[in-house]
Amino acid sequence: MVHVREKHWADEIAGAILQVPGPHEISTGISPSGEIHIGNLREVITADVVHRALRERGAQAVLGYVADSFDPLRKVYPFLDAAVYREQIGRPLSEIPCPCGGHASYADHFLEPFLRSLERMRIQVKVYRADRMYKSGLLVPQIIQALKARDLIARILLECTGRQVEGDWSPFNPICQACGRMTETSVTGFSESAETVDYSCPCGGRGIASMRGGGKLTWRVDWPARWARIPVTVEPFGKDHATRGGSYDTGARICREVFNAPPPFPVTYEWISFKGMGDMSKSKGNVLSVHRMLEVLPPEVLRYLVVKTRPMRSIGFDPGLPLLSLVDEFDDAAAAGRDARALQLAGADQFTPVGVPFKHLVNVVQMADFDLDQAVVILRRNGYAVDDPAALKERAGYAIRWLREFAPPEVKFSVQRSLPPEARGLQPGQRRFLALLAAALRPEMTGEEIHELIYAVANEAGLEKGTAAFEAIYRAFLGRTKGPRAGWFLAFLERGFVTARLKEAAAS
RNA sequence: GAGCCGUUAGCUCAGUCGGUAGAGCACCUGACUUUUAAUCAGGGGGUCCAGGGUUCGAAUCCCUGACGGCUCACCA
Repeated sequence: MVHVREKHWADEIAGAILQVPGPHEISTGISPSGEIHIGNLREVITADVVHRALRERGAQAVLGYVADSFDPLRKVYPFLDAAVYREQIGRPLSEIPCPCGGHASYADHFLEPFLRSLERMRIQVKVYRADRMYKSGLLVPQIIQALKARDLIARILLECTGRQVEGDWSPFNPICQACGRMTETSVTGFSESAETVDYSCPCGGRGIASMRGGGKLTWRVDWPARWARIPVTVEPFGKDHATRGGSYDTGARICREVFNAPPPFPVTYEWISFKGMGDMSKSKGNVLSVHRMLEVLPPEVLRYLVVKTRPMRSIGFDPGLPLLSLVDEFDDAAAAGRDARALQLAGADQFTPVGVPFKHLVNVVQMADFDLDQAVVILRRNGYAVDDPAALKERAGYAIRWLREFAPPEVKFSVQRSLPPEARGLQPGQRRFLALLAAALRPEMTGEEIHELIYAVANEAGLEKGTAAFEAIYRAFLGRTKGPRAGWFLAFLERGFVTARLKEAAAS
């Protein structure tokens, strides 16, 4: 049964957005305070998919990505050198040193690999760097409006969140010129015409900060200021912002009442949780970076993971064995024409099918001892056409990296170069079986034929069950008792080597 | 305390405008003495969380409740 009119969530959202005339700007924003991870990716993919759906309907729409590079460093994260970064707390990410020394700033260190990942995922974004937005003076009008409306903003925060801000609170946080921090300063006055803010700092510093890069709006005001300035009409955000009294709630009121602009259409999404490790969190350090994920998963499959699930449902992600199923599910769905819209939005048309199940490829690369040319030879010898060797090698690369990074031990094996110790001391029946098998093997036999041969020979050797025969084979080649399907496994290996090893094990 | 999401086959989830309930995986059977997550064909499997309401008719709309997950300090 084929659903002719499949209604994907992206189309529903696009339909709702188009109630308001365009042009539209979909905005996403992530703070580059740490490794940008697969959870953050949900935001960008969600935005991208909505963007595509809007464009398909002929709407004028832009996809923007705001890197919050002007955010202050909140604390010394577990992955940072405390000696270096303790004194950087409170300073903007764009102004503090790169952890590896190879980038222009701390912010760039985390931003650059992420932007490269976006390219690989074919997500094209207009990048805004918050520090440049401020330094260029883009937000000066909003800063002035916010400073003037200080009391109104305080009342909105009180009404929405029940929290009374302190007496010296200001929506603008100037950077102290003496210590470089923006987290401790107090605003003592401002000049609209000079576009400056007067401040004092507990470090003893006092001075005048420019509204062009001399400080930043506090988060709850910064966000709506961007909405009004850019202007933003659609914004996806995590569920933490979606609670009543959360930053979307207050932001929407501030946007309307202070900046006189309509707030964007909200798209809330749930977390991606990392199976067995709980939620990913930058500050806890248990993250799976997008970059690392793209080493073990083709970009389309990563997109598919997000696209097939409605935004407000949580995604449990397991990079172990279930990852293989995810890849093959994607393949299957593509082959069977299932889930057509999700596949399309995932970019399946760009995906080169290789005709070999990923689970199987994981075995093949191990049989080939990680030699990709050999893997192609093996596959061809066993009835796989491999029309596109380059695509196959690329896919095999994912399998190899997955084996290295995430594979559970039971799926790993390696063909031993010399007779493993585990192959000694086999029962007489097993040795007889191996010898008979060596004699009966013919070069032209296929995996299936060898498989059947194993049963026939096991019988002949007096082994009652197949298990003992299989065990003998695995001990002789892998040094363990289990392994990939034996007939096909032996067929994959070089035939002369197989018979030699069988004889050797039979004789020992 | 406030709010959000969920509850449909063993598991993960679809289910359009309200019209007798679907897919994938798993399971069972066979092809075939078929280990190991092989392939193909076929098959079984449901109190749609509960109660009430609207309706000729409810998984679907409305109300109440239960259970589970989560969020509410600038963490997506």
